[in-house]
Amino acid sequence: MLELTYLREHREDAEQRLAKRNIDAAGLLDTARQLDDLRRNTQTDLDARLAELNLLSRAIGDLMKSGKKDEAEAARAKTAELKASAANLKEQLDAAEKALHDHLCTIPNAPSSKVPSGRTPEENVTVMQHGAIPELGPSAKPHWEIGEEYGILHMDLGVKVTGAGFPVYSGQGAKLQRALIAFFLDKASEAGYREFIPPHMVNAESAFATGQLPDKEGQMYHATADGLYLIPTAEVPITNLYRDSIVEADQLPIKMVGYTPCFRREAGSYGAHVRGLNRVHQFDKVEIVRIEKPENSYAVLEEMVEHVKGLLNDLELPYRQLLLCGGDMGFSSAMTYDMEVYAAAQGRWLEVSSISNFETFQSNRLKLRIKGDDKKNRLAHTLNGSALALARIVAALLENNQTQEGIRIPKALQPYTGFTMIVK
RNA sequence: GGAGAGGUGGCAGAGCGGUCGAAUGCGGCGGUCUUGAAAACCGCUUUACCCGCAAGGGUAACGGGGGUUCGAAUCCCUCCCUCUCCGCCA
Repeated sequence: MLELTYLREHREDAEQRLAKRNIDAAGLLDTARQLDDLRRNTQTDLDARLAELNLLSRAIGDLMKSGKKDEAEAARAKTAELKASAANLKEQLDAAEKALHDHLCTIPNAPSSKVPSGRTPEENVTVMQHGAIPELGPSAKPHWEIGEEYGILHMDLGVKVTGAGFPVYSGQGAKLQRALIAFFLDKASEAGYREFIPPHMVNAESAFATGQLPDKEGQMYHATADGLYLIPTAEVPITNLYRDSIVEADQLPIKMVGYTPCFRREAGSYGAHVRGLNRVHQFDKVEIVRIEKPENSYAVLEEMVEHVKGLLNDLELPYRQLLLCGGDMGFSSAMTYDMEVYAAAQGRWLEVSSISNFETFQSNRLKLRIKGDDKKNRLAHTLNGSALALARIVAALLENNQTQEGIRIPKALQPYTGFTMIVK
């Protein structure tokens, strides 16, 4: 949620930035301004009324004590009207606050000045590309065929046990999965991230604070009996560890990492382009999360990208870095880089990481502030990124590394898998 | 799931209808003292919002929500959470 003070004091900037999302920025901001004015005026009135009431109450107390019963009664009679009017104003204030809040919830984050405008994924900017595209030859198979052939990935068993999009890994496939998770976690630890194992379900407050609610309600699995949501990413529980908190400036930066399975309904996406592991309802992901001072956050975003590049280099996968255009960015993000790996058999780029700076969009909902040396509180910047998302990494590894002898495991991963080759 | 106890400031812990945003202790910050440090002493030490250029003023918050009352941290209802005992259980 964008900050009201920002919208009021930097209206022009907000409008320009929001315009990159191809929305009616001016209209949204005008409405916000009007609703906020109403809220302020109502609160001013209400506060004045309550101040009067408080004064009267105190006077009544004093009169009672000094035994002036009649005067106390007279004063008491005067409160009725004030109370009614205050109650009325309170109702109006609540309504105004709700209207303002609901409206602010509909406004996406304002893209950073560095974000290119554009409507579609085609307008994303390729920042860099690295690694040779493998030449596989005509016998190359897509990962879902490889998985079946080697007996390590079973989409059909997932269908039986749960439903489409819930993969089952077995044997060396399962071990590869576990190796990747351990590898990613170790790399994050080396880079100074504190490891967390968070809950895999969250309450509505948490889902709201990181921006999944109300915007992406239908994307999450919802356990209605308990009002809980299966997490679509570890970002949600991990970032929410710092909900409603004020951190001392010298505690920063806060660097957290966590592995969790991720659950996404992906309603409405079916077809050939989502075959195999390309898009699934449950996948594993190691996520890095940062809480930072505003002046550092963009440097940190680049640092996080470098971390992810290091992982991809270690995995020997060809990859590219995209800077998302305004139209393709997530609702909560101010700037997002996507990292994609090339899956050579499919001949497609697969997104394996999304690294975003949310500026104060999340912290405003989280009520996550930094107490500075001047004792003033200000909202922190939050960032997160996949480091990395497993299913698609596995897809690319299987496809790119297929040989006559088996599936080659990258050197860096071998200490974790305990084998150098996946064989039949 | 059943029974009981309880949820107060960074922590501990008073308050149980009025001037209580809240005693006291600890912690933290500043000062006096000291060659320096400690101790001692003094002062300060929550958050959000509203009005105001500012100085300053106002409102709200004692788990959440609602109620009683001129007035609630204090009384009532309700929800949530924690603890103890019982049950169940990886």
